[in-house]
Amino acid sequence: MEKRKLPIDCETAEQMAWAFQGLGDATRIKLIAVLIEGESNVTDLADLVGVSQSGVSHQLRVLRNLRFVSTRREGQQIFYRIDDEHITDLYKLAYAHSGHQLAEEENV
Amino acid sequence: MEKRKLPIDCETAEQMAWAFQGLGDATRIKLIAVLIEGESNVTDLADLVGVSQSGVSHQLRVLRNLRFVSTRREGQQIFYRIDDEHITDLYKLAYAHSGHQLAEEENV
DNA sequence: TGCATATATGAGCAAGTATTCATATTATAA
DNA sequence: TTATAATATGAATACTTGCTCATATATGCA
Repeated sequence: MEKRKLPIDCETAEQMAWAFQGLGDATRIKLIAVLIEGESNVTDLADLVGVSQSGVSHQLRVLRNLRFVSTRREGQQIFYRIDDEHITDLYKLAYAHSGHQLAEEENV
Repeated sequence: MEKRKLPIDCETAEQMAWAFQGLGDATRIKLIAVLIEGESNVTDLADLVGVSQSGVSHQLRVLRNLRFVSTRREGQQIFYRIDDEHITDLYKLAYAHSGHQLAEEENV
């Protein structure tokens, strides 16, 4: 009986868990969905995803801290944009898997 | 000025968030990492990921409820295996991307 | 039957999360 | 300066989560 070994180290597992957790909220998924189509300011994001300005700002901070998004100031407005194409990849893969075909199909 | 529309519906956003949340814990990531290499019983999983039998069992229930894994009984043991190749895809994509800028959380 | 092994479950809890409200900060304009 | 708009932050709250301990359920064997 050979002994199996954990095929991932703890640190990597935690990093991956953080990334997935960052995507693990419907409001943040919506924010990312909007931002994948192009940058947007906070007020527009709040309108689009349907939560308060404060709520969106808090969630954007989460995405910022995870470096999923970055910002640019233009006058009084702050424009957010995706800053990690890995996140776009994960989003698109999950979106494709949720019954929305974007990618090539597979045979099951 | 054209009005942007939320490019995802709420239900899909919630579904995706659930899936990501299911992957949003280091213990569950480790369980999936093991199971991707092949089925395993609960005791072995507990040993490998380093939490108590009870803790693993609780987490396996989470994965079961999400239909990420399924089970097979063999005598007194229950063998778990991945039952959703989409999860394998997401795991592998994130794993391939890890080691990058998955930044610390909570900085300012 | 009785006992050991394997797994699941429930309670309890410490810690974390998402939201809103109120307020602070920053920039622009009058 | 004062007022207004856009964004960020802190506190409070209700809710969730992951873990351990103790126990329950299920299987196998003497």
